[in-house]
Amino acid sequence: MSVRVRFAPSPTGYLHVGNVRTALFNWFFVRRNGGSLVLRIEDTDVERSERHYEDQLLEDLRWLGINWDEGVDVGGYVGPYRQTDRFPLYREKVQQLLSNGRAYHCFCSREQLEEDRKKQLAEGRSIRYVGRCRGLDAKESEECLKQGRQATIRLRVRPGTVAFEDLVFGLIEVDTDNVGDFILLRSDGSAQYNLACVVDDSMMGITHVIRGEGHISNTPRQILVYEALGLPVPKFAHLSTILGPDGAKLSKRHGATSLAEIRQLGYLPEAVVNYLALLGWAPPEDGAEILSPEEITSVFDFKSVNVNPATFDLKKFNWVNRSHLKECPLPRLFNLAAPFLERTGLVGTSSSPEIQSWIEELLSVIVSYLDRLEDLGKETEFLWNFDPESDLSDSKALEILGDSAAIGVIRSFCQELEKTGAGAVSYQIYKEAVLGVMKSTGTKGKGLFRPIRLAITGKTFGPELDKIIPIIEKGSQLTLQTEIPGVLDRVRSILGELDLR
RNA sequence: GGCCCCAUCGUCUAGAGGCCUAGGACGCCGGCCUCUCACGCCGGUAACACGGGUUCGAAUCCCGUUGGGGCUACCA
Repeated sequence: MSVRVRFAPSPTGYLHVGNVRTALFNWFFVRRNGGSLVLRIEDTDVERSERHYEDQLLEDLRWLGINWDEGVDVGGYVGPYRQTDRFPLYREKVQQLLSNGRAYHCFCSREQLEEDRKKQLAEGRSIRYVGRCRGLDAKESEECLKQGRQATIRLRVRPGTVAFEDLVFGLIEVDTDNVGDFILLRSDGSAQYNLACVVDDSMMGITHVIRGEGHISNTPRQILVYEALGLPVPKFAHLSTILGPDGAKLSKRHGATSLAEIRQLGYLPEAVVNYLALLGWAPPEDGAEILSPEEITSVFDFKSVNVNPATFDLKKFNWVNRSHLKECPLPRLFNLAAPFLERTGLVGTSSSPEIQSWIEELLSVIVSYLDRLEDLGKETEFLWNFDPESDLSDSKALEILGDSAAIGVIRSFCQELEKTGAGAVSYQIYKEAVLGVMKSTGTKGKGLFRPIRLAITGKTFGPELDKIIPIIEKGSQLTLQTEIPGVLDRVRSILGELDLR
């Protein structure tokens, strides 16, 4: 029998790191073993479910590169794939349970149930339905129903134990004494999660249920429903919870935890896939940790999935992202970087081929400085934010200017450049100018290069000057959204500002 | 309260009774490179939660304690 798995999110919010990992592990497993991935929308919580969350969810999954074979948008032969469209199916199954005596109507009020719970808690016993309506015979139920009394339908839980072999957690066994007759159908006729889940998984032919650890305790309940319905029980694999740095379950207050936010910050999809895979799964035999989705898929196995809750570590996530950024081909990097460069005002929404190749050159120089694309702002600041007045007020800049020779170096550098005829500053001209400054001022090393860097970029940090100069010069000749001054103009403005002081 | 699950460096993990003087990765610290901040390279720091067993031998098996998490809902 071929493998069938499903990812079944609720459209009650944005796709979260925890859900993403669940989706990913389903995807790894099914692509490794062959078979189909079904995307089902669990929107039975009508109050909290919203359509735009569903749209965003699909969009996020596609961005990650997860592809599914059947689902709410692509269809399939075991649909519908949205639970609110499946209510008749659930009622049908409950009818079956009712008629074979495995389920019964319950007329207990919420108040009564609440009281039962309080009492059980006080007596230190398991909190579970007391079974008040369990003994009602068909006639009595009929009678109550006729009176128009609100009723839920509960599963008649059998005595004994329920056991299953979890692919990750191993053998789990529970005494049904601790379960109690739980609700299958609510009084408004809608299906409770455990019922809907079982009916869907079984009708959709799911062979492996891969989901979050939180569902471990639900699994015995669901197995009981499979049994009552006479359906085969699938295999289960539960994934540990992802925690925030404070040890609490990862949530919004830990920062960017939704995929939407992560995208905004400029993480690559393959980096998200890679890092999340490393949370709870280890590559075989101490292998490399930077892996492409394909590489992960080709070796993925639940045997190497860990049971411990994993803490999301931003530093390592950044390292993974940086590693993938460095491998990213320039044309693709250009496309990814474009929106982030737009934010700086340097370039507009569309770029000419000249501008594109200029940006690609820029990217090739600064890519290894980036943890994420958002850092492009700071790393390209020397281009779009050249402002002698404020640049020279920076404390590090003042420190450099504190050296008595610094201003002389800048002045001399300017003169050397002007000697060449005030044209474009090529790498060659720059080199010769530096040599000239060395000779005339007798400075070298720090005392030489730090003032020059300051004069050209206005900044005290940045990539190697050799690499930056051609970029600045080329950029000054392009029609950018924010025009940038060439090297000589920059040096002159810095000098002008210095003279004012 | 009851039930279930979990417990190795700060973090992710390797580890299925002797290969463990506990390995790798990120981080951190130090060095090298260097005009700077980074990148890169090299080196270092750092863990079996605790207490009992079992065994010739335990990170590994069993029990308990402690600490986390989950379920116990007419949420999913």
